[in-house]
Amino acid sequence: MLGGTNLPRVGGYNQAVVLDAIRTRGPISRVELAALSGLTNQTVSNVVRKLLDAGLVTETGQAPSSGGKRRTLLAPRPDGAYALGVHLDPDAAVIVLVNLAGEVLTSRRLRLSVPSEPADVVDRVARAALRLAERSAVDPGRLLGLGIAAPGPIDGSSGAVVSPPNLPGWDRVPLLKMFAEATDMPVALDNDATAAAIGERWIGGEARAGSFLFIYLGTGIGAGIVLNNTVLHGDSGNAGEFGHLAVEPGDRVCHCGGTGCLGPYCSPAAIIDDLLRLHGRAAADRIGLTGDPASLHGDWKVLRRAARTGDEDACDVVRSAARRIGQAARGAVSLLDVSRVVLGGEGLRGIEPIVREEIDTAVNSTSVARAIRPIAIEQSVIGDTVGAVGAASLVLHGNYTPGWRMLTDPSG
Amino acid sequence: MLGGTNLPRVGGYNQAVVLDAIRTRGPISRVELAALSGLTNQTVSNVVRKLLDAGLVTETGQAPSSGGKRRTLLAPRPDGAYALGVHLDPDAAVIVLVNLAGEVLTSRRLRLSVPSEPADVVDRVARAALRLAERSAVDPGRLLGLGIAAPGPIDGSSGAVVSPPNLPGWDRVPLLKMFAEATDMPVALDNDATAAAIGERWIGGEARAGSFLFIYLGTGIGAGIVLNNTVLHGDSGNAGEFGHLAVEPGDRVCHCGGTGCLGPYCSPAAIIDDLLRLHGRAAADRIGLTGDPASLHGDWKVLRRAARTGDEDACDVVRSAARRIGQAARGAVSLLDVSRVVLGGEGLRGIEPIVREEIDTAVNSTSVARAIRPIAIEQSVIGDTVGAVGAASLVLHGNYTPGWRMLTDPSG
DNA sequence: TCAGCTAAATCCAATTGATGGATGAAGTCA
DNA sequence: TGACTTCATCCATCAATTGGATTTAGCTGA
Repeated sequence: MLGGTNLPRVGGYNQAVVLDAIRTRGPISRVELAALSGLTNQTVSNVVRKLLDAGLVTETGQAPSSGGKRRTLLAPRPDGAYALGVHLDPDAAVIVLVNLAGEVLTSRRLRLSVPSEPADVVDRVARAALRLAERSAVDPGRLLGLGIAAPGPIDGSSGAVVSPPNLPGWDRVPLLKMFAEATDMPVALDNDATAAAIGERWIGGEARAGSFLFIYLGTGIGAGIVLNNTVLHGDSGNAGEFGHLAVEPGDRVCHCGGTGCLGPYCSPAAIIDDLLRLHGRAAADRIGLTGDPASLHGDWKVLRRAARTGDEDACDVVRSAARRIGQAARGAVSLLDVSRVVLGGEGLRGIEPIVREEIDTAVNSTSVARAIRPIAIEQSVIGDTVGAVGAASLVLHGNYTPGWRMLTDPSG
Repeated sequence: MLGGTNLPRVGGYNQAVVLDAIRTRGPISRVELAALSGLTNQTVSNVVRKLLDAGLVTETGQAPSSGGKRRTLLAPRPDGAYALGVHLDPDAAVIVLVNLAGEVLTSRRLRLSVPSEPADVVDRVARAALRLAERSAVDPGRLLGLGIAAPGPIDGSSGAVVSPPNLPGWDRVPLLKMFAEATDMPVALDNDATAAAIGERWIGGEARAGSFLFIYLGTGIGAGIVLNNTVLHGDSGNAGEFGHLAVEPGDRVCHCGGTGCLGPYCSPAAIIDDLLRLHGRAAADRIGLTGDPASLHGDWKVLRRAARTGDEDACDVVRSAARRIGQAARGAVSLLDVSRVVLGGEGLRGIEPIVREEIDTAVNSTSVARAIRPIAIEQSVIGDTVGAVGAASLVLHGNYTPGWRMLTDPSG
């Protein structure tokens, strides 16, 4: 049920609106903020004073006069707030410390052994994160919390990961609670693709305002959906399951049991398999693939590099996977009517041009929306660390975004 | 850019929240409203008084005591507000007059000749609508406006229909403006599927609270998306394009140019064609199909009736179309993470069981969400007139729903 | 150089709507 | 009949926005 509102909440909301506008529209004056938000000059003045007092924005110089008193420009203060972000992946955890401007201050990569024990992983990661914050000497009072981006399905209500296909043995692990206890900080948890989308929205400024579909290529494929500046979480907290969109069916059975799913055609393992099947052992040897499932991560890296340097066979298998991704993207775009698709994730490194091109072709040559305006296909503005930065953004976003309540441990 | 808020708006918002709660939760007491909305008893009391004064709700009896004073129950007052709704279709326009409770007071069906002249159609429909309102003797001051549900793409910013595939010659017709001038009332315009979804949300009460996907079978196929009690319009006002989701590809080229689209496999014309192709002229004769494209509407009706009465060939072609719809629905459901799919539209009459069954199979046997909870597949609570009632709901919804601005003619 | 003008930002009184605590109203139960 | 509950409202207070007046700061032209 939709909740009612009261005055303090209105105040907080308007503060969030103004801060968001200052963050995304760069240095901006009070009058412009008033015009943008529809609030009175007076109100903007009041709100800005509070933000100044809170240390979240600063006055940075003045704009040239337009006939009268010059406007004083306001900009976000990077050291106004900080957040820690963790991206959990089967073989490594990436931890970052991010400031209000979205800049990564320090980062650390923790190799994880597969399979790994949840309690052990949480313990190691939490300690590493706390150490990172300590050494960076940020004001502890301005460290807002820890965000976690986890692969696979999440139970939104309990804050647990639900048997992610890539983390064997992690069934119903209450990550939210575990990290809250280990760090004694507010903790936010989300699906990696959704976290990445929030990160783009938070860091991307005007280029990521409004609505977009974020396609995330990590160990699997997923999507984050931002509609009208708000992330879609879905009834069970799992919106954006991209791997189960229907595409041209083949013989492969998805782990969900279906045969028409996108998922089994564009995972690293599947693409490597394609190469071996279609182009033979010789091609694999030339490229340098071991073909050993245990060294999947390395093989995938090698294959991507081969594709980037133009190896025909590598390009071929990547392209046919990308074509299917394009089909799915076309459907998603026309269903959601977004005019922007953003690509990201470390699994994309090296093959962006191919994937971008295929999605562009699929989306812009046939979609109905094309008649109205072309759909932009762009790369993440954050880059390789979207997952971790996105996780940190969960916290910042949760604290400073209008109309958004953080998915956090009630006890914390 | 996200707008700021002010006190009058808060007041309006809370009034809308409370009215919405009274509408959806049937007869309900003030205390329950307070608990539901998170507002104070005091505030609810104030808000309710305003709603009573405005004539939008009434006190209807009292609940049995639970140990103290009995709660007085509040219910929406059907005669509190009215709206006209028009569903434009290639061969007919359905006009309804709806009250605040969502009851259809009067309705009228206007046969349209194909092809038809936009100006002429608007003129006839507008006059019929006005006459309907006049004869029903509703208080003109409580008639809030006219809603239009039009097939095919809409240009949200200009309020025009953009070359709907089923209305030849209707390219960029500014329906919003034309109807506003013809009726001198506030006018709202939306895609038929989206309008139908809003209608379900408005009429359906608790059964349609939260999020759902509405699959609309009219002359074509479309979907309306409701997420967290809010309709998704999309960047260009065309969210829910369901016909361009990818499914098992065949040889048919969609009017968008693609080959993997759902659309060309589940239109009435396509299904009739299937029957002729797969089961021959003999089957068509047995069922009673003319096969003449000019009598498409009639043929489609006949075919549906045959399917309902169990004709094997008819069931076969309907089922294979339904199977594809199921594939698309599965993708949409996992992407949006909704836990309810609603079916409606007059093109569904007679074949609901088959379509329902196929979607159920596709969605609930393979979706990931299934692991968490089954997805409900239900029929429209409104029935055949969803289109028109939905159109009327556009107006009611626009006036009385929290956080929603009506897509209306700025001049009106 | 100074008065006149313009635009930005702030001060002040008024208004609106929610809140918490106290009070009245209506019933139940022993 | 009296004690207790629950519902609903009254009253003073508080928080936030608004509109108009005022101050601050820079531009312009005689």
